[in-house]
Amino acid sequence: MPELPEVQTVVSTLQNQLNHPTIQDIDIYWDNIINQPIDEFKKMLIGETIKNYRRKGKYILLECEHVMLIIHLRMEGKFYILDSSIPKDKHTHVVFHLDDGRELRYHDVRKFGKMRVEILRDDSEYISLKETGMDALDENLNAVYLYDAWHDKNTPIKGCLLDQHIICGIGNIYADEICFSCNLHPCTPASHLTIHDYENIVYHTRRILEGAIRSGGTTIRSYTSSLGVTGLFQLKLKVHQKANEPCPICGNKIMKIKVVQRGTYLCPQCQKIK
DNA sequence: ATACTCCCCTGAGAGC
DNA sequence: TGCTCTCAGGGGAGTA
Repeated sequence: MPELPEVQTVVSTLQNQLNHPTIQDIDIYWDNIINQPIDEFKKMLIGETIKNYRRKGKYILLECEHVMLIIHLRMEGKFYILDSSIPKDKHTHVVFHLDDGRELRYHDVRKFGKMRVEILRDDSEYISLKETGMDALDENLNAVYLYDAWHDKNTPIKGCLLDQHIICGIGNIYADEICFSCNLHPCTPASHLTIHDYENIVYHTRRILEGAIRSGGTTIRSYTSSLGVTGLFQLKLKVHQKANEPCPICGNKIMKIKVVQRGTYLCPQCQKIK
């Protein structure tokens, strides 16, 4: 499941492999992937040249001359760049025909991904990004910002980390890793945290996400990044998906529970509820 | 405002 | 072998 580091890996890969292609035509095989009328999507995008590649949170932003193509991979979305002679498989739902003869293919087994094209404008004005807070790697992210947003909330801290409205880019895997590194039980109400805890969250969020980007992201379950590239950060995960294995700090068994409806891994010894 | 539940989807894995 | 059932999950929508 792509989170911020995996999305960054995809963006970097697309940038390196595609350069600045013009989109000549688009085939859509599953309409629900497109988050607007199909005709509008095609009309706005065909003929545009991709100028710049970046992301905000888990959203991919492909900046063209007049429009921005905004994509969310959700659970299993991925891109492939292939020659048009290679047969399309059954999970390919959108094909962008490029002027260099290659195709950018959007592949998504679960069909949860979404994409939308919007007129180029300030990031804060895109409908697709309306609900997103500060990027988790934004240099302006600090403990005071999180404290202001969360200190009066009784929501479990893991729920806060997953909520994209205040800080965006963190998903289920990294939320577990961040809680572990901060010695916080994922169920701890945000209101019980000290400013020191919030400083820890900022520090470890940055450390873990940047480390994951350096490893090319995490490959877990069915998620692999585009072009068959496989991330290696799963080798560095401390608790996520490690139920019944020993905690790397204290040796006690890691347990799996459910927090805000999400499978959650923690060390009950190292992460006590406050 | 906050907290649920459901929905979108498919494949993997368990149980029989 | 093959069937049915359950589960996984990001985020939006709808409801209490």
